[in-house]
Amino acid sequence: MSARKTDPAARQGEIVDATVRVIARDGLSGASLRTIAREIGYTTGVVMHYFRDKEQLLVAAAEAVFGPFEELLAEASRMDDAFEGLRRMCVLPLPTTRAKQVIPRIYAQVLASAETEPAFAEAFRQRYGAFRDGVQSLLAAGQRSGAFRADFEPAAQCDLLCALVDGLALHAVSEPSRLPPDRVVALVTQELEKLRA
Amino acid sequence: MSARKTDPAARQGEIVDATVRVIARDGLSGASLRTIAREIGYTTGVVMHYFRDKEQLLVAAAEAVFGPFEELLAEASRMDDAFEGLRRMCVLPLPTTRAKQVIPRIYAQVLASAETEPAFAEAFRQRYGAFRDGVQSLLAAGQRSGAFRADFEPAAQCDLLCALVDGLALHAVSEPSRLPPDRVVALVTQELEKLRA
Amino acid sequence: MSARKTDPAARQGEIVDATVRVIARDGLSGASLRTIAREIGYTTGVVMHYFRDKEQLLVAAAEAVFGPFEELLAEASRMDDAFEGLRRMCVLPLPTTRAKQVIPRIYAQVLASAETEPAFAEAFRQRYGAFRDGVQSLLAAGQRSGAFRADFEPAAQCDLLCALVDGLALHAVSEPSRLPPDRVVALVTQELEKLRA
Amino acid sequence: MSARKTDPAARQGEIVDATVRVIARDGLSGASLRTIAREIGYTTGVVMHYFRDKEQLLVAAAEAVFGPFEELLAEASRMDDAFEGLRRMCVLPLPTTRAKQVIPRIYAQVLASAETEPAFAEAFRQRYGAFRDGVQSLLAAGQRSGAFRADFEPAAQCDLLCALVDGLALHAVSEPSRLPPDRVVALVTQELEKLRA
DNA sequence: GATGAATGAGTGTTCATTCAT
DNA sequence: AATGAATGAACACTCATTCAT
Repeated sequence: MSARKTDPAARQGEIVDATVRVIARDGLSGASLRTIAREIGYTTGVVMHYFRDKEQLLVAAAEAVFGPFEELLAEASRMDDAFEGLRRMCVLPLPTTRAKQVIPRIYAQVLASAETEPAFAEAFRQRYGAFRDGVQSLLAAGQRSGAFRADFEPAAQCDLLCALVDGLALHAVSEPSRLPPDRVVALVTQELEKLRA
Repeated sequence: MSARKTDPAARQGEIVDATVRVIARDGLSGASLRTIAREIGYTTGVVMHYFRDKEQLLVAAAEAVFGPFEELLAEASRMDDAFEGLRRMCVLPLPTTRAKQVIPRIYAQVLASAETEPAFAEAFRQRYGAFRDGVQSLLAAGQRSGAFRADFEPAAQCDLLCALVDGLALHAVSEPSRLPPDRVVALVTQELEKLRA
Repeated sequence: MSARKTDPAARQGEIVDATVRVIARDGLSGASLRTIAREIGYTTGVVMHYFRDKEQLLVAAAEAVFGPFEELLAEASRMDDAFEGLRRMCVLPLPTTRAKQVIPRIYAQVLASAETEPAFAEAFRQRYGAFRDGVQSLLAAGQRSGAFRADFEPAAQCDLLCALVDGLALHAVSEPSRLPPDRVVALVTQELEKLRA
Repeated sequence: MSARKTDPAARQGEIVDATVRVIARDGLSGASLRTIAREIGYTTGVVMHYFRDKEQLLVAAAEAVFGPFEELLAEASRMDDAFEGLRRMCVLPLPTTRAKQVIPRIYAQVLASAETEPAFAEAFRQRYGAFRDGVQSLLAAGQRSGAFRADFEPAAQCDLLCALVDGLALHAVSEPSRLPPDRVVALVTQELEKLRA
């Protein structure tokens, strides 16, 4: 029906992408195998052919969401400007462009599904934990290099920062008119400035 | 057990309470009419008799969640200590005690499903909007009375505060071991202290 | 669609009967909830309304099959003629009439499904065990009353008898032309005669 | 592991063996093409390549089950001791050793599904018919040679014997604790002794 | 000849909802 | 007013089978 790609990894990626897209659009509860399959023009059998379980598929989707963060984290730790590196990561999950709306949306679903989809939530938590460690290291390194003020504790500040960014992302998704992209970025940047030395 | 309270409003409230309890316990996706009905010993027919739709029931539940916030807001505007009033409201959604876990849990569900359940989301947005206006007024009043510093804009600070608290509440629900009640309250209080004059 | 009976027990019985009929006709693997529901003109939801599980339904069906045996067993122990009582029970499972074909057919399914439908098989085994105990008592009582020869052990003879009758029933189902009702009854009766004093 | 044996007949036999093994282990309903294919490390496509249908595969499996019986029958007709030859054949389907459990188990499945799988049933009936003719000839020859008593009709006795052995085999599979190998063999032998001259 | 991707009908089960009583 | 029987669509998942490669 659609183009016959024979590379199984590509097809697998295609399904994961569709899953992420559907979760972002219809919520986790709306992400049935049928909906996901229809999204790429196949039947549910195809999805089950590439993923043993729905659980496995959701785990793959959770991991896929973190790809950009991990790239950016690696990039940031190589940068000289600790502040700019941190800023980019904080802006990433914000719904600044239509395409990026996926991240905060799926993120909200994951947070809320901790009880109901344990494997999904756990995969997400692990990746998020690793990412948060990276942010914390970034803060500590910035303090040592003199880029950030010394009067905050990296661990606490990291938690505050993550909570703030996630909260803003959620609100911006549910009330885009009150929190347009520019405003959200401005708010976050303003908070980050307070950390500057 | 069934034919006791014949007051329809009371019965309605009973159902809403059960709904809130079930959502907090099993998540929104686990809150089927059957589960809710069983929670109070009735059948699904009873629930449908008092609420046209499941949608209507969810809207009622969403509104019920805001009850404590609105009480606290009214109380806070009567208080002399603007800081303490604000602090109490910020702490409310946090999972501070075992009994209070209902509020942040259902809150997380509501936040996450705002996009996917339109009527639910609208009810939520309206109530939240009113609540946020109250917080903003509180901040402005605190600035005028000299309780808060004058170098922040109430509207922006209100958005930051709400986002921070919501983000922390979500994280605390999904990772209780990393964010135990004491720590969450300490983090929020520490941020609030920065606003003090 | 069909007549609206409001007695829930009657409806439950109706479903069990249909289940037994379908298993006899299509085998256990052909007895899907849909097929069973269609047999009585309802949807699968109805079946699930009266039986929590398919397992529960199968257990009920297994028990229903033993109804006639238990009646006959009670009757036989009240009879004077031990031989005739035993004969009737041995003939019951044989496919002598079109209507009675149900018993050996469902029986074969149960025997073969021991591994695959444990609850079904277990329910059947228990009932069969009780029934076999009755047959054994009948043999022992017949020996004491002088109706049967004294040179056989009741337990062993009971097992042989049950195996023989079940084996004949199975063969008669799969090869009706080789083993017409008359012949099967004659074979069994001839074996029983050997037990006579 | 895959491209070893290219001899099509060998591959076919390998698949049939796997099928018999799976049916014995998981029952006929558990014998999906996927399970069978996985048993020998292939995919379902391979199985379908060597057998037009699943039906064809089952027919081949049913026929394979009769292999040992036919060997034993040929051997028995060459033996001097008619009694011993008969006894060996009657014991074969009984679950006497752990390794031999395959035969009675698959045998039970075949018997039970005779009605529900037409082609399977037909293959089974034909082979069983030929086998039963052999047993009957054995009985008649034994009578002529004076090994067996002369006061039974070979045809009727053959049917009784087959039914008894099949019934015991089924019961032994479904209730191994009540009918351990020793006991089953003893029961059958005891019945056979009655035929001795 | 041999493979595994893809299909579509099927499984048991849950769901919100309707409706006669 | 209140019930629970009934519906039909949806769910995740399995199945035998087809077909392009």
